Amino acid sequence: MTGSAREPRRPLTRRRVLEVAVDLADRKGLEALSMRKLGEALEVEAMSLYGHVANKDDLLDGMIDAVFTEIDLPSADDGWRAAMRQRALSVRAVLRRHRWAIGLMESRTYPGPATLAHHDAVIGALRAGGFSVPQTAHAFSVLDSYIYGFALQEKGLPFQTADEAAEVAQAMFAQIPVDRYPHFVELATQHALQPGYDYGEEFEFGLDLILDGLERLHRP
Amino acid sequence: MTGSAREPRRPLTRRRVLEVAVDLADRKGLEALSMRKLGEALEVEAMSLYGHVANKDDLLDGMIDAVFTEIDLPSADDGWRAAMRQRALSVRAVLRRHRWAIGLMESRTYPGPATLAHHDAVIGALRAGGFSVPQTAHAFSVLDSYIYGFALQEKGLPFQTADEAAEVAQAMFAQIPVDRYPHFVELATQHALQPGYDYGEEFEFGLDLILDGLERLHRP
DNA sequence: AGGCTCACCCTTACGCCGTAAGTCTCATGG
DNA sequence: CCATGAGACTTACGGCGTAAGGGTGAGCCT
Repeated sequence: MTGSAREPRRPLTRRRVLEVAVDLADRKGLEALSMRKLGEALEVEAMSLYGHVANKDDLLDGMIDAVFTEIDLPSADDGWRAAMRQRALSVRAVLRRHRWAIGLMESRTYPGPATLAHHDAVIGALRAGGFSVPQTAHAFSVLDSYIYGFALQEKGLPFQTADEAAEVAQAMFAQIPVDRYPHFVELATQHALQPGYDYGEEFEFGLDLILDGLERLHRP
Repeated sequence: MTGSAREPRRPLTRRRVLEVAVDLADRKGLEALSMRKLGEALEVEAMSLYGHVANKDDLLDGMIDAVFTEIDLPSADDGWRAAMRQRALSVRAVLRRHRWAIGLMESRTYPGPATLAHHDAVIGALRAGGFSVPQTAHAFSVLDSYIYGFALQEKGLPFQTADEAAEVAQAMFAQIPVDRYPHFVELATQHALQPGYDYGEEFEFGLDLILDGLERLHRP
């Protein structure tokens, strides 16, 4: 009964556990990621996972660091501005692929190696671009706040496509006293709900506004 | 045994449930807020709460809206820039009081009345300041992304005071290969860990940078 | 006064969760 | 050939959100 011709079952490793966990979160959402479900996905009992992660928090920390691995490291070769722009777009692309990640960064506080390497490369590109240490701190703070904040906003939207947006808006307008929020309604109907509008495109506007500001700070 | 001279026990209302829930989350953290614990704090069984909130998600939605109630609504009387600056500071102050809230905005998608009123006032102040509808959308997006992103960053810090920061830094440097992250270490030791440094002060730098950018967009 | 209704609150129970503690299995090396 | 040890499995505990149903007392109608 035991040693029959089962498929040999690849051995569990921390790496494989993290990979499957990320995939599961991508497909089913973070709230569907329990130790038992993850075990099931790996064809293993939940408790076996504890040989490779200390506990669920450790699992989540590992997942975040795995996500950071996917972000392109900025290089200062084409100047700080190009480097910052490219890495901002890369962060955003990655956070779009892994929508659950932004919600986790809130609570996971101790950075893993990929996270540290990322931060180091960003700071390095700014320093190489001629930013002083305090200026670098400023720049790093605005940029990261903006990038993560935008991802947070985008995640909060109850829709992804324009069609969904229209549906949701209709449902909302049906429920709320429309004339109490005239400006909100104006913005929604005259702009956000127009065909072709995509909130995602706001990202680059804000990004360039901030980069312009940093440019002025840097070379006034 | 039943009808003895108990203190009369104020009746449960949705309002009171939300108040106590917010207070509990403030004091013990969001993960300590369960229906049972909340019931205990209200001297009531958990199931009794369901007369006043539909389920836990509804409770969380209500808590978020309660938080928005505390934010000062911007008025356009002193110009859009002053209005945006003051409301940004107010949002930040409120999110500092209720650190759990920022982590919730990620997933709560349907805005309550206070949230809508807030958004409406912000949009109204920008429109009154002369921003076109698309410009208003841009401005709203950058500002909110930045404000919430900054709060997220701040929440992610594993320390609050400078002393704690030094402790945490020491613990971290002891664990990681310091020479692999030279720029990160430089920024930390030469700047962030200096006495008197407070990450919170970075907020206004970024805020003013963005407001400057919006001013240029608006009156080029 | 007696009985009805209805609003609240309570009790019980179910299936899920993270994980502590202990057990089984089997490839390996002496 | 057996001892060892790693790695997976089993069992169990307390806590979670909440479905279903039971009590109880205030207010109203006859």
